[in-house]
Amino acid sequence: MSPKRALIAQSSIELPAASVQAQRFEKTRLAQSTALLEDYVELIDDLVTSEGEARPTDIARRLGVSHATAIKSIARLKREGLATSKLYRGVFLTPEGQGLAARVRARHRLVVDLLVAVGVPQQCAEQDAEGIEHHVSDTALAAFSRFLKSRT
Amino acid sequence: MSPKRALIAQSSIELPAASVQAQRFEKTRLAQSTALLEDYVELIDDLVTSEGEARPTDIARRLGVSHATAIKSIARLKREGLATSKLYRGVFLTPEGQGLAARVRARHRLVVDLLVAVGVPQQCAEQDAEGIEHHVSDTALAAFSRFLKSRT
DNA sequence: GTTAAAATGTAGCATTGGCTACAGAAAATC
DNA sequence: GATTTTCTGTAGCCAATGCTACATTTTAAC
Repeated sequence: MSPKRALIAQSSIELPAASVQAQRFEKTRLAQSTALLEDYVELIDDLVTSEGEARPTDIARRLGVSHATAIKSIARLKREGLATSKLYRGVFLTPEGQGLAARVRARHRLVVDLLVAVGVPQQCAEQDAEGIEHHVSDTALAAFSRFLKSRT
Repeated sequence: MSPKRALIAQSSIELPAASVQAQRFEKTRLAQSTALLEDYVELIDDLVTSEGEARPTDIARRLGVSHATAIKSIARLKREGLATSKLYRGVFLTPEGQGLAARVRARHRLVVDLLVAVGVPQQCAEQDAEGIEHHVSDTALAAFSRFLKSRT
C-alpha cells in the first residue's frame, strides 16, 4: 500500500466488517429472486379462489406484464414444482405452491397491519407492503405479531 | 365466455381491480431497478468517508460480488450521472450521487429504528432493512418518523 | 530499477424478466 | 356450423446482473 493510501485510511468512521455486509447483500439478492415467484403464487391462489381458475391472461393483466412474460414465469413456477398447467387450461398450484401462497398471504397481511398500526395510510401501506413483504424475516414477522397484539 | 366459466365466476371473494394491482406491481418493479443503484451509492459514500476513496475491489468485496460485476455496475452509475471515475483510480460520487446517498442513508436509519422500536432484534433489523428500505415510500417514512417521535 | 503481487479493466457467457410479433387453439357470435 | 374474436403458446430480441478468464496497469517488495 502506498504511503498516500495508508495515510488516508486513518479515519474515525467505522464500517461493519466486509464479510458481514457481503452476507447481508447476498441474502437480499436471494430474497429478490424469490419475490417474483411469491407474487405469482399469491395471485394465482387469489384467482383460483375467487374466479375458480387462474388464466395466463388474467395473471398478466393483474401483474401489469404482457401475457408472454406471464407464461414464461409460469413455466418457471412449474419447473420449481409450485404450479401445474396443461395446454390451453388454467394454472393451478401444487400443494407446495398452496403452502407458499398461504405463508405469503399471512405475511402480507401482517406487514400491512403493522404499517397501518404505526400510522401509514391504508393505501400507502398496501402499496409499500407489495415490495417490503419479500424482505421481512420470520424473526421480524414474529416481532410484528407481538407488537400488534400488545397494542389492542 | 362459456357457460362453465360464467358460472364459476359467481364468487364471494373480492379482489382489487386489476388495474390497481397492476400499478402496484409496476411501482414495485421500478423500485427494484433502483435498489442496486442505491446500494452502490450508499456504499461508495461510506467508503469515501471512512477510507478516503472507494475502490472497485473494496466495493465488490463488501457487496459480495466479483470485481467484474462491481465495475459493470459502476459503469451504470456513471451513465446515470451518479458517480465518476478515471482509469485505475477510485470511484467518487457526483453531487447528485451524494444527495442520493444522503437520502438513502437517512431512510436506512429510519427503517432500522422503526423495526427496533416495534421489537425486532438489532441484527435482524439491520439485515431486513437492507431489503426493505428500497420499498418504503416518503409517506411511510414520514409516518415512521412521527411514530418514533411519539414514543420517546 | 526489476520483479512480483494486487488491482483494474475487458470479453464473453448464462440467466432472468421484460417486450413484440406471429402461429395455433378455443370460445363466442352469427 | 362457419366465422370472428379471444386466449394461449412460441420465437426471438433486449437490458440487467451475475460469473470466469484473460490482459493490462499500478503498487509493493527486493
